[in-house]
Amino acid sequence: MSSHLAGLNPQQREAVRYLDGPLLVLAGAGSGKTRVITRKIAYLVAECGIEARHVAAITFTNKAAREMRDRVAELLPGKQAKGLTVSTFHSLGLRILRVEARRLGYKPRFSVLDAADAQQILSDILKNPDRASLRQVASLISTWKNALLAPTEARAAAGDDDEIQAALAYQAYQDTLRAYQAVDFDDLIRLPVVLFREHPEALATWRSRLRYLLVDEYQDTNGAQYEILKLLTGVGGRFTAVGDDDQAIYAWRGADVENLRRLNDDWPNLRVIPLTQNYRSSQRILRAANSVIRNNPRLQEKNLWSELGLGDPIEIVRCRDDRHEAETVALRISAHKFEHRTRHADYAILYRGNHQARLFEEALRENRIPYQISGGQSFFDKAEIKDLTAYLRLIANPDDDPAFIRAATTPRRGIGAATLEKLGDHAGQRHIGLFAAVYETGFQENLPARQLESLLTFADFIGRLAGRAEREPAGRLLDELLAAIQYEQWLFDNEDERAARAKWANLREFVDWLSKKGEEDGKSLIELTQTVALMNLLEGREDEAPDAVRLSTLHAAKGLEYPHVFLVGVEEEILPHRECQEGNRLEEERRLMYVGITRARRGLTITWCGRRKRGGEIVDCAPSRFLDELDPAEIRRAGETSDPGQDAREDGRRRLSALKAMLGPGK
DNA sequence: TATGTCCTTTTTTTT
DNA sequence: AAAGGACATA
Repeated sequence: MSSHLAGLNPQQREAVRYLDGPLLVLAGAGSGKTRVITRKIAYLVAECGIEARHVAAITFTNKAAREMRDRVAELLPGKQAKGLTVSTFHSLGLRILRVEARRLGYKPRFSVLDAADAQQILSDILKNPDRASLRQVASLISTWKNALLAPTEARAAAGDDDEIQAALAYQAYQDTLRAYQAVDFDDLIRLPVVLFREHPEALATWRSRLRYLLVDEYQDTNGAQYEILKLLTGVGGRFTAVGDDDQAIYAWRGADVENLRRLNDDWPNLRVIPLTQNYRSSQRILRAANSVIRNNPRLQEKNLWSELGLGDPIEIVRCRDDRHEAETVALRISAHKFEHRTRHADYAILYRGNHQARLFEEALRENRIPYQISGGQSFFDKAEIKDLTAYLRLIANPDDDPAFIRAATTPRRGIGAATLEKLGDHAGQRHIGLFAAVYETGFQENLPARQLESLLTFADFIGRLAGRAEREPAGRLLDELLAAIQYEQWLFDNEDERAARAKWANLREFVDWLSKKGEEDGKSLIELTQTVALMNLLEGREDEAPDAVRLSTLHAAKGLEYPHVFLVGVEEEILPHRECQEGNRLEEERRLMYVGITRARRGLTITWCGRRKRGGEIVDCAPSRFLDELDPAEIRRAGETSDPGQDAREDGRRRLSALKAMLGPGK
């Protein structure tokens, strides 16, 4: 038998081998769906004579893409995997757009705006909107984009007055992006669809390039992503989609589980293979997960089963408050690690919202437990990195007004709000970018000499860099750039020493990485800048702390697994979230709980607090309703006894073992 | 007019 | 507990 089929169960093997038509693999949590995808890639390339460059695997996050690439590399040694595409829909979209930009009236050096830039633009359009309506309009626009509605179509479809206003804002927003030669995240999906619909020859090119598609986490695709899949694979349906409707947790971002059903409508010959054996979790964990998800209305009851042992009891721990919760988890990890000789990396702390991470960070630091946060603020969202990339974006694309504003005012160099407003007015009248407007005589005549000088100094500086950016080594230019703007000094002048140091170190790391890349690949600063726009999405740097407790949001933990999971803050208002108390949204929260539980292999500890600090105020908390849904036979409760002494004694024992762990025989 | 400071508000999840 | 906005200062 082929080595690429070895060790797979019959369903998995069937899923790998099936190539006669479109295939949907309905894979329960932990049933080895990623394994099916990686093996199938290897099988296609090594056994079916399909070149790797004709195969594309789509993952949900860039991190997942990186992991999948690594796994495939192990299965396909040497150059066999060369040219294989493993990326998110967004990265694939970006790659397509860079090549095809001109057909859509964009220049190839268009900028990619992050969410903050996009929101700023929208905020300018709406003229001082309150937070709520800004959010609402932004989310409406996103919904429309994901449903592939153009601004005019959105306006036609708009019902009430709010929606009409939002549709008008959508139009203005899209015009602005066009003027900036910029696209937002949603455009990375939407524009390729527009391209393929309007330019059949472009579609033909990409169809012949990407001949087989594998889509992971299919339940979380949105309408536009589905359309890309449809366009690229055509009536032949050369694809394998893998998904689990119980793990759909991105409806708020336009994902639609309905896409699972739609597959059958669009390809009547769709083959469906369910994977029901779980290879990850103990039976207790599986039963607990099932007992929760059972409360959602589902098409059909899934019968996930496992041959792994019964496993440790699941613990529910009541904590006094959020501080106590963090401390409890830290101590338990210490004690458990000491007792069972595990590694730090065997533990994960999962929570609903990013802000919950802070207290756990503190507690882990205090207890000298190494940790690593995944998700949360990415490297490229850090202010210092965004500052530098603003310069790079501007150098590559002078129409990028948001980049102009950020670069021109960071560090401060005598260009203030009033100057920028005048510049903006003029640029608006003449329909040109801020950078170009600086050099218009009509503008210069009406500006005091001092402000004009500041602007000219800045624009000339950028212009000079841009002129050299295509030829000179990136490293030297970057060093020069940072020295010229005196960024390091500015950091230390404006931040306290600790923060400044950290930021400067981040920036150095970024610059060194860019310089090295420029040298190795012989890329110019301009070319690198295009990669940086991509890197904004490809968030990962390679170095992951090898042995550290993982901290992650539930969303970011999807697809991952850990021997021991701490599911924290499982309270009403948090999980389910305050805004998601009923209907579809509550069901999605339940799936989130389900995802959390099924991340665990052997150990699962769930914590909740009697009260916690919420934005400065202390509020009382109630345990999540999902805790009541857990099968009581599988759980053990702690901290809820009537004898308060028992907790203290238990706590004492834990502290003692934690202490031993620290003093214990080295690390 | 540019900038720094103080004081307000705010919390979902991510590409 | 951080970020953005109003206000005071240079």
